[in-house]
Amino acid sequence: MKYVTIGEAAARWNIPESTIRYYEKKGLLPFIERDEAGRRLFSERQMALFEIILCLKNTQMPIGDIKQYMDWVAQGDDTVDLRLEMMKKHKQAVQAHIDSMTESLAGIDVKIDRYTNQINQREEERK
Amino acid sequence: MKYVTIGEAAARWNIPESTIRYYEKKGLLPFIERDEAGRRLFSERQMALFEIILCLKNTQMPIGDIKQYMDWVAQGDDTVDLRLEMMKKHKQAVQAHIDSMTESLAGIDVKIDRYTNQINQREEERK
DNA sequence: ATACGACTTAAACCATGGTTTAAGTCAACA
DNA sequence: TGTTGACTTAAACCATGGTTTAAGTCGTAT
Repeated sequence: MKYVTIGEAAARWNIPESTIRYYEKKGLLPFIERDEAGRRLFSERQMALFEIILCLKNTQMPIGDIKQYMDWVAQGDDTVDLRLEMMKKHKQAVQAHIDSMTESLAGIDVKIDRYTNQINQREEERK
Repeated sequence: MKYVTIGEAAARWNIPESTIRYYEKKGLLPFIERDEAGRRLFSERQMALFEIILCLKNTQMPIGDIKQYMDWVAQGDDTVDLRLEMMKKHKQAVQAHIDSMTESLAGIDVKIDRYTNQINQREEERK
């Protein structure tokens, strides 16, 4: 199996190594192996798990919740229903958040329109 | 003109009074008037400004940037172009953020599908 | 008159999510 | 053999965005 160092993993996801170490310390990466010298080795499985962590992070799931999820992953198939429920709930929360931002964008668009008109009118008057 | 106390404003936006005071301290609310006793009085104009602050907050604009925007508002019409540019940039950033979250949601959907199938299959086998 | 509720302030406190630092280990190359 | 470069750790540090506390001032209803 192909293993990847922390430096390569960091480059692959374009994040600092320190962030990966921090996530591991927080319990987000329960399966990382080490070589004889104590260096982290990331397997393909590990990289795939990291990808879902990044999806959860990117959708603002708190570290503590992601840890809960990873604990369930580590526990095995008995926790599939818990994980399913968590992902469904999270999806809904994310969708609600996106909707709320989209609404706020409408308020911002009002300003953009007003400012644009104001500037155009000033142009007119300069003529 | 109708004025509103901090308590009424807080209730109207459903946020703690302390948050409003914090925003004022940070320079986000440059126009708040006070009564003889030093209590804040929010005019309709103030409430409208607050609404746009909430839009910017809700779309994750940092406090410092919102302050910059409000400083420009306070400076008057000379800063309309700066404000327009800022709002346009911000809109783009927000749209990019929404797109990125939407992509992450796809990764989460993959998990939802997998878990759902796993559970259905378990159901089948129980029969 | 007084007591209550709504307000005021400055300063201390807090959680979250990292980043930085200092000191050390190891493998490989010159 | 020694010196890079990539890694290791624990602990300190930081920014952001508030929240809480303590002590005090009003206006008003009893």
